[in-house]
Amino acid sequence: MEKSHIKVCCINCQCMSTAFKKLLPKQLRSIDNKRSELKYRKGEMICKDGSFVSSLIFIKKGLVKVYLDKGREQVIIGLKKSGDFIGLSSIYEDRLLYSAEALEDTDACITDLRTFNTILNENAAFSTEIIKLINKDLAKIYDRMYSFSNIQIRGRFAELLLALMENIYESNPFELKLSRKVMAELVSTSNESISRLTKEFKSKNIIKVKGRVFEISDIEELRRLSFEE
Amino acid sequence: MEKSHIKVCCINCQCMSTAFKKLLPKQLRSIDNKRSELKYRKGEMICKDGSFVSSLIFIKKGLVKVYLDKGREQVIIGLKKSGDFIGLSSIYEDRLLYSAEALEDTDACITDLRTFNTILNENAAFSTEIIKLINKDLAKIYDRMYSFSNIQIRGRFAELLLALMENIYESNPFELKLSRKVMAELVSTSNESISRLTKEFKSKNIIKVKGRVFEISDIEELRRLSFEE
DNA sequence: CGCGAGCTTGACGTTGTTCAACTAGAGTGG
DNA sequence: CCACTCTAGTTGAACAACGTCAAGCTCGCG
Repeated sequence: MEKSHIKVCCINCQCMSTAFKKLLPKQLRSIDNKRSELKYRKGEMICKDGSFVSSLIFIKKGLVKVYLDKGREQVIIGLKKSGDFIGLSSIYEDRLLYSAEALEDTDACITDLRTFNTILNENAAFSTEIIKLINKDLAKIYDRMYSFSNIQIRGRFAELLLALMENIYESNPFELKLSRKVMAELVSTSNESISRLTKEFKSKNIIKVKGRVFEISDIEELRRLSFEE
Repeated sequence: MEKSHIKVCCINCQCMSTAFKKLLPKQLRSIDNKRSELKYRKGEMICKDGSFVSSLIFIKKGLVKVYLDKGREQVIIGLKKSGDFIGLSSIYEDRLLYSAEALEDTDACITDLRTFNTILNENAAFSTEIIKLINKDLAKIYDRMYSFSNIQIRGRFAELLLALMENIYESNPFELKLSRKVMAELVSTSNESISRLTKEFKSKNIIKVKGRVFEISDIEELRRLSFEE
């Protein structure tokens, strides 16, 4: 699994996190000094649940699945994409809470956690942004919790399709790069159920599917379904 | 719903959060100045999902259920007790993410959020502790997520009994002050299932139940069950 | 004594999983 | 270019786990 190292200085980084924009040039430089850039291939593991943490991962490009991995079936916590951090929940812990795996080819920045924490301690505006990001993760997981507990699979699948369109691919006919298995994990069900629901939604003219290209024809119906039950 | 106001100065508070111990006397005083102490009766609502946030709640004594409340059935996020904060996930948001209700008579400190945030900005050590607390919430909800997705109800019920013994009541024969309904919500099931499982566990000599007093006789078996499936 | 809320129990239905068989398509090697 | 294999996806049937409904019970309280 070769990982190429092509560094661009943080100062000129196109995809800088809003949090990093709060840093002084000096601070940004010290982050830059203790940083490496890695490329992950689709399917490659980025970090492993329970392993020791010494760095924080920032995604420049790509799509990553973040999941709990405790021996049994994986439970997906969420997807992360360009602009997101992986590992914020463990910045003061010694162990990582989850695993991450690239669902598409992914470019990431690995920053030294010690340096990161030092700067967190020096720069309150930065710290505020980091807290906001962590809280965003909390809000997302609460939403997920809610829909796992209260919404049946038909609704969760509808929700997933909307999220793929609106948040992940950000276009309407979109090319699905996830396997049925990953879709199933995302809504905590079996691949078979995903198949059946896809078929059902096609037959009801809610979606059109050609190969890996999905088109959502009836957004309103999907939205209705995603709230129901 | 009368709430009595009996203030003790923060400096002398017995149940001060570890985070507050990082404050300078001056900072603690300004928290103290903008603070009120309230008592909630069992069953009383403490705050409401979606309402505007202007304060942060700290629990001095009691037991509180924190839950998502979006019209449909409630989804419990977790229980909070002495030493816990409610509302940390919304310190930079305008709306609260969840509701809270007292499960037992509860004493709480309500601190002004503006003051809290000002101090958060001034005191990095404090900010670190707050991030740790938020991350603890994240870790808990991930655990919950995992068990909701991977563990069946028998296992989740076993887990609940262990948690009640170890974390909530911290004693072995313990007097259960939660209704079946709340227990059911805690593991996302129906009251009927709780009844049936209680009966089953009694008949298998895993627990003894006398009225509201539960005694766990076979901890190992419970632990085994809580991992299984 | 009687009322009512919370709890229990049984019968039944629904949802969604599991298993197994089958299909389609992509990649490989002759 | 064609067989061959392998994986991902689809489909159907059987089944298990739970929820729902309805009826009955219990116990505290007026």
